[in-house]
Amino acid sequence: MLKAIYGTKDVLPKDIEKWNYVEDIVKKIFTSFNYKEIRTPIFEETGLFSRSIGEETDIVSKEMYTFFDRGETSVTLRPEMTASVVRAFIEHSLANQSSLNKLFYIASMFRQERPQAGRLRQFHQFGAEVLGSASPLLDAEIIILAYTILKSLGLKDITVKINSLGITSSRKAYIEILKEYLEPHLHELSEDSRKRFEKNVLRIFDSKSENDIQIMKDAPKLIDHLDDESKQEFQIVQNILQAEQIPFIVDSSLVRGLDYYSKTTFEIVSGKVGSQSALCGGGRYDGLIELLGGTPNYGVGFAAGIERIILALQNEKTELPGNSVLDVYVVLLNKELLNEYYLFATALRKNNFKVEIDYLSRSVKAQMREANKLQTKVVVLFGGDEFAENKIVIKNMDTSSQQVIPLEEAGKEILLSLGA
RNA sequence: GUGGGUGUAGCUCAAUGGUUAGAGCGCUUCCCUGUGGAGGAAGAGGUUGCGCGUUCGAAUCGCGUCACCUACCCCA
Repeated sequence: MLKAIYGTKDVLPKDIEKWNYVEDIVKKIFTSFNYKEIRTPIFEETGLFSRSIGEETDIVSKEMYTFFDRGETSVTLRPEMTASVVRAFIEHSLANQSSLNKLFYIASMFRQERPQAGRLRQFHQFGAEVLGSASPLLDAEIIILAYTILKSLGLKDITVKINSLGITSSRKAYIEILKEYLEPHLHELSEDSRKRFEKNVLRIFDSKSENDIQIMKDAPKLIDHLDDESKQEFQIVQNILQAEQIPFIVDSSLVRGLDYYSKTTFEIVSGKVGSQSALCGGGRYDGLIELLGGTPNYGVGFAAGIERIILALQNEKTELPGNSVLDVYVVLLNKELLNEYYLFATALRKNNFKVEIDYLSRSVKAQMREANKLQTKVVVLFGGDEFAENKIVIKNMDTSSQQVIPLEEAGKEILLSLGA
C-alpha cells in the first residue's frame, strides 16, 4: 500500500478543527501585538542554514533534507524559520522601510530525525522574529507573547525557563573556565558528555546521567560570568516578566543548540508530552544578520511546535472544538424533483446556512439516518405531496416536531428552529 | 544514528504450528411504501506489513526488510 513518507502525518478532517483552533488563536494574538505575517519558500540554498545554524550542530550535520536541483545548486528543506526570515529581511532591505520589523509565521519545517512522540520529520511551527532593536523590552515581549498564546490555547501545565548566554566574548571566556573545571573530571563523565566536551561543552548541563549531574552541580555557572551589559539586560527582562505576572524560573543550564543565540534564551516546557517536553524555544540572536551578510542589526524571536502543543492540549484533556454541526439537511422525497431539490439547497447555502443534501439517491430512511449522524438541527423534507402547493416539511430534530410551510418561508422558519 | 516494544478488517482487538483467520464498534441494506436516535436480521470489507526460509502444514517459529510506538542523542 502507498503510505505517507516515514515520519510524516496526514491531518484528517476529524482533526482539522484542532489545527484551525490553534492557528486562529495564534493569528489573533500576533495581530493584537501588531506582528505582520511573513511567508518564505520552504527551501533555500543549503549555505543559508549551515552558516546560520552552525556546521557542527546536529541539525546541520545530520538532520537536513538536502539535495541538488537540476542545476548544481545544493538546496535544503528548511529545518527552522529564523534563517529564512533573516534572509528575506536582508534581501528586501526591510530595515530601510521600517526601523523595527515585527514578523510572525506559521509554517512547515523538515528535519530528518528518528520520529517519536512529539517529533516528526515534517512538523509545524509558529513563531516570531523581531528585527531591528536591542531593547530587552522585546526579549521580554517575545516571552510574554509565547506564554500568552499557550495560555490562551488553554494549556495549564507549562513552565517558562529563562537564561542569559551573554555576549559572544563573555560566553567564550566562560567556556574556557568551564573546560578548566571539567578537565580533571573528564574520565568520570559519560561517553555522551565527553563528546559534548569537544563539540558544545555547555550541553553537559543537560545530561541525564546521574554522575554527570553530580559533577556539574559544583561547576562554575554561566550566569556568574556574564558581562555587565548582559547582566543588566537580563535583570530588566526579569523585572518586566514579574510585572506582567509571568511565572518563570531562571535555569542556568538552559543552553540552546543553535549557534546564533546570544544574551536572553528561553524555553516553555510541558509536563504532558513525553520526553520531548519543549513546546517553545527562542532567544536573542544579535550577530546573525551580519553573519548572513546584512548590515549589522539586532534580532530576537521564538518558535513553537504545533504538533507538541496539540499533544499537550489532548493530554491535559483540554476541551477542544469538535467538528461544527450542520444547520440543515435536506431530504429528497421524490427523485424526479432533483433539479428543484438542488436549487433549493443552493438557495439556503446562499443565505449562509450550513447545508447538506443527499448525493447518493438513498432511501428516505437512509437520508434521515444520515441527517441524524451529522447532528443536524433541522431537516427539510422536500418534494412530497405538499410540494404541489409549493410547500415543504420542516422538522426540528431535537424536539421531533414538524410542520408544513410554504417554500418561501423556509429561511425564516429554519432561523426560528435554529434559534430555539 | 543507537536501544526496547509492536505490526491481523476502516477502528479496537481475538485466534495451542492444524478445516474456509474471528468478535465488538463503524459502514451498507432490510424489518419500516414519506421520517433519525432503540432493537432485530442480513451483507460488504483481509495478500495476517513485505520478502525469504524451517515445516506435511505458518497469523503463529527463524532471518531479513519496511512501518508504527517509545526511549537515547538532539530539538519545536
